[in-house]
Amino acid sequence: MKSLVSRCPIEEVMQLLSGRWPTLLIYYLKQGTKRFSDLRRDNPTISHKMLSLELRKLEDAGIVERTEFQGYPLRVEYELTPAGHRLVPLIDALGAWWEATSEADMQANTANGESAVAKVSRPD
Amino acid sequence: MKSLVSRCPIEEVMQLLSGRWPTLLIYYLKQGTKRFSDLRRDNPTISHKMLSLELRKLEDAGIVERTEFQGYPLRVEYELTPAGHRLVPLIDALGAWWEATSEADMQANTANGESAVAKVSRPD
DNA sequence: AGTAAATTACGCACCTTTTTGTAACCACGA
DNA sequence: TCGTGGTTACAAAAAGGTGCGTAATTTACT
Repeated sequence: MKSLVSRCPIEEVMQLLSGRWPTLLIYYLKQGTKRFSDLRRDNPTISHKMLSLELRKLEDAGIVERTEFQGYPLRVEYELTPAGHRLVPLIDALGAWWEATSEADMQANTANGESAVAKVSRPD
Repeated sequence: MKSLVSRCPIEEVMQLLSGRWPTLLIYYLKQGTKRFSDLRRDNPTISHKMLSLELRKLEDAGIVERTEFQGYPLRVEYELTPAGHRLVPLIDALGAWWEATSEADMQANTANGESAVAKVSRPD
């Protein structure tokens, strides 16, 4: 996010979305405003360090907005920006593509013994 | 790629597409059939290890088809499967979203001194 | 003729770099 | 002392790079 001045936009989005967490967080945030601890509850396997790192990355990219409420047990809320909301359907489309592809594979593999996909497949 | 039996499809696509190479390789392969050495020339910074690893991953996912031609020097060709071709516009859409988002950010930042995006931005 | 080198698409072993996890700490006030 | 959101230092794990070996045939020297 620093020395790479400007490359192909696809490379840049993928750098943002790569990894387990970004899309997951977007998924939960599209449900509405969430606090740090909400997001940890939503996804118990993320460490708090990762969560704050990933949230900051999304914030820097302008797809998540962070709002800090002064007060005793400090409260911070996260929500998708308009740009973030515009990203959601694109991610969903990828998920749908994957589902369709997997199903097609299944069908092809159950339909006939030698699938059309594996022509010169390596020996293994 | 092994113990995770079945999760959210979005997590699975992202696992496939995460990293620098998968989308780049898809980008070059959408131009047509390519050989291993072609792809290395297209992208000189990938090591042969990474290239073969990534190609195998895409092959296993059913979005790239590998064809081996016997003979010496052994020749191998790679091309997108129909599923792979169906994925291309989705990736392009992500790139377009990123471009649009970046431009909007620029405009917002040049238009008025205090951008609408940075409300409670941390001190840095 | 005979040997050597180059070619292609890798696999493997070793090593470095990057990413991620763990744990401890900070501030504040109920 | 607990809970909040976060940072830092250190350790572990994962990702990635380098270089060598392999195949069978052609070409390149000697």
